[in-house]
Amino acid sequence: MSEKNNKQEYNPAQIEEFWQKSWDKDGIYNIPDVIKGKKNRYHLTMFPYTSGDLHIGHWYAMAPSDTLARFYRMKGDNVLFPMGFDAFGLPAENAAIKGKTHPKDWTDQNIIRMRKQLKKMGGMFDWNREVNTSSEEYYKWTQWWFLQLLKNNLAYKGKALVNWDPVDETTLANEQVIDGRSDRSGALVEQREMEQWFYKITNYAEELLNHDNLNWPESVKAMQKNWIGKSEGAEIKFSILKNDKDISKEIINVFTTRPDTLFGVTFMVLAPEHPLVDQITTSDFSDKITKYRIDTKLKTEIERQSLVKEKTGVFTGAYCIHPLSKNHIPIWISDYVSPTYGTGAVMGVPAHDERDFQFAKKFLLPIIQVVSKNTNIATEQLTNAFTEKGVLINSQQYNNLDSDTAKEKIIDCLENEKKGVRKIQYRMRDWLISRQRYWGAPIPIIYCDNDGCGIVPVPEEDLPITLPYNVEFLPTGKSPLSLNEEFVNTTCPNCKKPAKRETDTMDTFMCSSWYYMRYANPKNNTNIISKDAEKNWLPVDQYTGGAEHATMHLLYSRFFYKAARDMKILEDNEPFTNYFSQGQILGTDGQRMSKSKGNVVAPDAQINKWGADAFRSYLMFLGPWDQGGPYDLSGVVGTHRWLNRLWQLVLSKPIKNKKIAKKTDQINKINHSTLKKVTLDIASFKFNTMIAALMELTNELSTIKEINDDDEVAWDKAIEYLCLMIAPSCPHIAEELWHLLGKNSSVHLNSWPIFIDKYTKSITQVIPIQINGKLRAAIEVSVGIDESTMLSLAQKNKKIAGYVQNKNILKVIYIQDKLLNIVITN
RNA sequence: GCCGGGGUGGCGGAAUGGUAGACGCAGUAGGCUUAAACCCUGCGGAAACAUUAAUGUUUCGUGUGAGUUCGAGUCUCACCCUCGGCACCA
Repeated sequence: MSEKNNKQEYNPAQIEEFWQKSWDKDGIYNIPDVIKGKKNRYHLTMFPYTSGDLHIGHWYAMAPSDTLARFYRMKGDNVLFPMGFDAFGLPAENAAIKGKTHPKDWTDQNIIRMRKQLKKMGGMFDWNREVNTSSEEYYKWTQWWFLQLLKNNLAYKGKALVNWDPVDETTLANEQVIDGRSDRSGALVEQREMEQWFYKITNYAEELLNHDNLNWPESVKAMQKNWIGKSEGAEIKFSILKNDKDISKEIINVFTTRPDTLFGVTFMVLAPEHPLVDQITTSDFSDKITKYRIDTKLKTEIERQSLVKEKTGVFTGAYCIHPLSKNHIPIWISDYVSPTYGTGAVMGVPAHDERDFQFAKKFLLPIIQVVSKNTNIATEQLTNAFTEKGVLINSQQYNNLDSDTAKEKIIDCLENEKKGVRKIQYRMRDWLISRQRYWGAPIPIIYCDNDGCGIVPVPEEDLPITLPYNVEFLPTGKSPLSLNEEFVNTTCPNCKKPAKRETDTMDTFMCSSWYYMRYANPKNNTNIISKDAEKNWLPVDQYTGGAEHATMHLLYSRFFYKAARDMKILEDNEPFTNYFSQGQILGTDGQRMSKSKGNVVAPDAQINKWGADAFRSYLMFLGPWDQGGPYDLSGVVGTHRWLNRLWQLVLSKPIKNKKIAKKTDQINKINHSTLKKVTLDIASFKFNTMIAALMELTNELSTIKEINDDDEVAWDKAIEYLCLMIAPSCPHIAEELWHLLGKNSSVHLNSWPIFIDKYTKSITQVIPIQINGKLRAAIEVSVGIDESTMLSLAQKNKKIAGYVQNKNILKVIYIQDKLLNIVITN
């Protein structure tokens, strides 16, 4: 390309296609597992879902991460930067139903199209390591993971209230429910009691809260902490009173974070779904209770969670006994108590909890204040719940203690009397992985009716359980696989008698919880990952991707890694030691891009118009990467013009003129100070200022029309460095110009230049002079002059002299090479 | 309500407590063109005063209000707006 090209014109379409093919042919991005003398470094950007089209968000996520990976490669590391496809999932199935194709065909076609689009980006992806989560060789290992988790008691089948998406006809994990709606279909989620497969991610709740040694954004760490939702308190037992006198065997357990308010309990509230409700409700109240429970069931999660609505509830007719005061406490049910958090029951402390306060007001239940702001016993009626900590009152021997002390003493007492225990409660629940849909990895389980068999895991050597192609995959609420006799009917591995397969498939987040491991040895048939592959590449040194995965993919992956460690599959604790989350690229109107808003920017059209290099650099230039922001259709012309100017600059040398003054110092200065800034900026993800600095260098060099003969060395160096410096961000034009300069090897196989700090310094500089902190003048002086010289030079300045005249100088502040501030009387 | 970002020209944004607005877009004046442009060059925070004029001088200016400092976009406190996450979570 470089020889044939017309040297006048920058034609991105031509050179980009040429070099992409050439790189492919030479395999310059195929990364060996080991290069002697080089450190391995694993860079990864979240792989795309196979929707069929690379959208601008993918480019926004991948262009900077590619730039970063290329930079570290030039810095001398052996950098792995793989790519693959997250290919299982509901959208494939829904699209196939709509378009009358098969999910597999739909997905495979999309992969072909997306791979092509990804190559147009000019990324240094190592395509030899591509993974496709819907391929048999991949999902064999997804199923293998299930078996390992099962073997180690981290997977279990359990009956529970689960989230049901009535549109997609499948269950959802809690993480997939946003504001009571399915994150995919948007349908209002229903609660159904079903028997499903779960992973015990809660076993790792405490460890997942620990982000020490993880270089992650604070916001993402905070989101995970919020999601896990740790609360410390106690679980307290309230015995149920039977026939007014006898104490029944049944006990109500409640969780509270405020045991110090225990003496303020005036009622008990159970969730309507609480299993004890039937047993304790007295006959007088059973009609009302039954009706309330039916009403609750009919409510959507959103109605139920609404904060504005008035509290509702019904008395059960039953009472329980306060564990310390022995008072009789009425038991109510109300939908403000969630059946799935804590024990599904709360102790009502209206004086110190806003919700309980509202409930007590509504049903005229007593309100007893037991915590006060100060030691004076409050006599005033509370108008609101007092939710702060304070000093105990009305609490027998605990009076006058502060909340924290009282909390400890009360729990001690409860523990002694076996009426309660210290308890840590987490908001996070176990991960529900069963899906009643077709396009996913089948759960490798066989159900056998014979004695002693029951739930039988598929033996590892029988994996993969392949997904049959000929299946009626219309959603029916049951897995489509259950309609396929050939799939369902099998023999029990234990007793060899006829048995049936599990027909649910696995949540696709399972596929993405371990894909980063597979890139290290994608074709390994005997292990999930070999010891060597693990040593070579894991954990990921730099992960990048959107923060919308904070409580799903990123949390699940951490769980997988820790589980793998405990199952002796891997050795480390964390999959991603450094993680950076980019912001979201918005439509030109500053709104989230969506077809309905008509503000979607198609990347393909932008590349055709401007070329991948200009498009990549504009995406990096438009603002700080972690902030995202609107895409400006007229802004991208800026980076295109820049590359055009740069092209001209590199190919047209200034005129040599012996008579003019030497410019070597000037050229070295702009060259090396840019190199310094670019080096530091890329390493700290400041891609926008990196591009700005490169533009400045281009502009400054362009103003030099003539050089002295002696300047040629410095000039050539500057041009060479310029090509090297743009190589990570604009790989195609860099390569083309590099060859046009007469170099033979790829620019991407060259080393990143090292800046020489002394070149970045100048001999003179302009120092601002302030009077009383206000800028009054700026004078050029030599670097490093002392205070008295600076002051006398300043006083010679006409303007400064005018200010200082007839005034007392109170103070002089001189920061060498920065500024001079003269403080005078007014 | 709780947690975490962010408020700077017409717009995107830059700025280790030290010349606010780098770099770019749009705008505008000019050049090259038959004509244009995704070509080249110049000028762009606001106001007041002075000067025939280019210009000069001063004042104001980084969401609001206080404070620390010789000096604050930057630090401290209070508040407002906005984006994202969590939420009848006991």
